[in-house]
Amino acid sequence: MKFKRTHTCGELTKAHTGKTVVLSGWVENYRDHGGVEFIDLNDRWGMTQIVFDPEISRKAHELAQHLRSQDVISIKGNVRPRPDGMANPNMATGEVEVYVTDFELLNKSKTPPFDVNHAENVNQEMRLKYRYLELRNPELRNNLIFRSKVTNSIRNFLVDNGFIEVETPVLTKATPEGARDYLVPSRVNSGKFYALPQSPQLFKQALMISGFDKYFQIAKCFRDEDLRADRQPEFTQVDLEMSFVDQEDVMAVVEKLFARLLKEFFNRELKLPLPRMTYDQAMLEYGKDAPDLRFGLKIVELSDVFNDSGFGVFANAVKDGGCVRAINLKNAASSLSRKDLDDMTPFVKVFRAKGVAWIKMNESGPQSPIVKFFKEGEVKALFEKTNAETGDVLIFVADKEPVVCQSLGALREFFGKKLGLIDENELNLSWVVDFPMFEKDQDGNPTPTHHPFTSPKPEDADRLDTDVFSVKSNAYDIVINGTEAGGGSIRIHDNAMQRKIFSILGIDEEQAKEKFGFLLDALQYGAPPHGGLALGLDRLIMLFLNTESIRDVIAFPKTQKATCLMTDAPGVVDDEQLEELSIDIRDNL
RNA sequence: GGGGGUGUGGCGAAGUUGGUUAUCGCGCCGGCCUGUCAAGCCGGAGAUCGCGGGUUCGAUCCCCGUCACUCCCGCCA
Repeated sequence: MKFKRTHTCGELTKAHTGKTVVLSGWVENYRDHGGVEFIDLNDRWGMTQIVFDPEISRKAHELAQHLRSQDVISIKGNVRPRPDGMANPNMATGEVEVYVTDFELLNKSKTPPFDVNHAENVNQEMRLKYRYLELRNPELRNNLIFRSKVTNSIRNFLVDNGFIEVETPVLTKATPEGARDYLVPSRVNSGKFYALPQSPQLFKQALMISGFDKYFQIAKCFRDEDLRADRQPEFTQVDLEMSFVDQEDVMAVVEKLFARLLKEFFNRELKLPLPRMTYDQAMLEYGKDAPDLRFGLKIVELSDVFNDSGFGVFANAVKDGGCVRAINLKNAASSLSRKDLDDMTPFVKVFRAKGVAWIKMNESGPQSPIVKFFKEGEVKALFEKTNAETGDVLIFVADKEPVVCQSLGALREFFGKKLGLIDENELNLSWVVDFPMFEKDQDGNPTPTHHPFTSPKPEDADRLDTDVFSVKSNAYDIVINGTEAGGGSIRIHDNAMQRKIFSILGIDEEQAKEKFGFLLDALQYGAPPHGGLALGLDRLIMLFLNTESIRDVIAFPKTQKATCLMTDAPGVVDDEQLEELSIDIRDNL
């Protein structure tokens, strides 16, 4: 290197006028006017326009003709204010430019496979294969810088509040509950496998029993499940746990953390305490356990109106143990066409709903394919309960309760967007509390809503023997803009209760001992009352930055099939390696 | 495991109700150009239309299969 960098590409202003500087970076774009050539020089700090003028340096100007996108160069030159009217208000450094006296080509680049600065429409295959190039894109780069700042702020907050950061193992043991594990074969224990952690849950409970009192970790977690736009196979949790606390204490700390983040990064005051809603209310009024409270369109329960309806579809749904619920799309009659309404049916088909009924409240009276079946009293009660007025559109789903919740929940969010009811700049935080301890799995057996270490509400505990599905837990989720940003619970710290929960889950003594033996043991050696919470850091950054994909906040994300196109992972391994691990591959194609 | 979308020069797109030179923009190469900022003008190169099979006189287009990317359902304690 001929020159040592003196400044970055993001910092020069008029105040630097007259200074001789050295900048290093990548050629982002060149504009060659024959007599004079402009180049946008890019580094992680920003972009600066540099000027090659033959009157300044004939040689540099001549050599610069060959510079192309993504060449790495180092330039020496003088900072000058741009001529009148030539400033670029869109650039942080737009008031100045650097007249190059000398430069060095540090590394010529091949023609890049795509335009680094405008890659947002390029196929993911390209972007992920050449991720190191795409990361030169300022927007993507700034996402990662923002993520770094948020992570740092979280860490500082927790340390300032007496939390201790402890690392827990990545090579750990497979658990029968929960997501599929990523397995790692053990060479020295042939035939045995480690699992990568789905979360540090049991380790942090162990740390509480050890007396660490307040623990946190920015932890990588791994779940071998199918991916979504907001789900990667490896992701990061801000994991924390506290001893001698109840639900209020944990929630208070997390609220304070968010107040700080919103102040620091958005200059917004978060009003505390955050609003709370029970799980039951969330499901009833919003159709999901993570309600988007940025807009209304609440779901209205109408089963009692229609339990003896003249409209057979509604009456039968209620008779079969399901329900009829509706949303009043206020003042939407004029903006929703017949096609919009008909399109709702395929929209809810994915949730196995049979269809969506609707009533358009026109000036001339209700327009609907179904209203003619209703008895007189039903219409009146319906309009009253939904507060239906001229100009509104009522939409109905009648089915089993989970189907109704999912369908109306999704329709609610769809129309919230379509009708422009959502302020995209809002960050709406709230808690959902009082989750049920158990949900029914496919066979109707209890499965934990949160996880099997969550404690029941003390006042409900006696129903564990008689009516498990009515028992509520000390679990809480923090919800931002309709997305679960994190969740936690007060854990079981009593051996007998933990064994009881295992038994309800169909885990017998022997299995419990094999899978969770150390926990059951540890609970007998002075386990303090404890609880905590984990935040999904990737999702949190997504919400803060309002990005559409989790890939936009991760440096090297995986594809939907969990492959890394840059490294080509996962890959085949040598027979020798497999031999060492005592592994034979079946159906090796 | 299931459903939807996409795949055409390096990148982004158009197109062909099946017809023989596959179009446009960017980029690339060459030339011109002293104030651009995704510069402009002129010229040029570059494509077995994802892959395999079928139907047909003829397939980029129709059919079947397959692969990749993507969105969703299931799944994600």
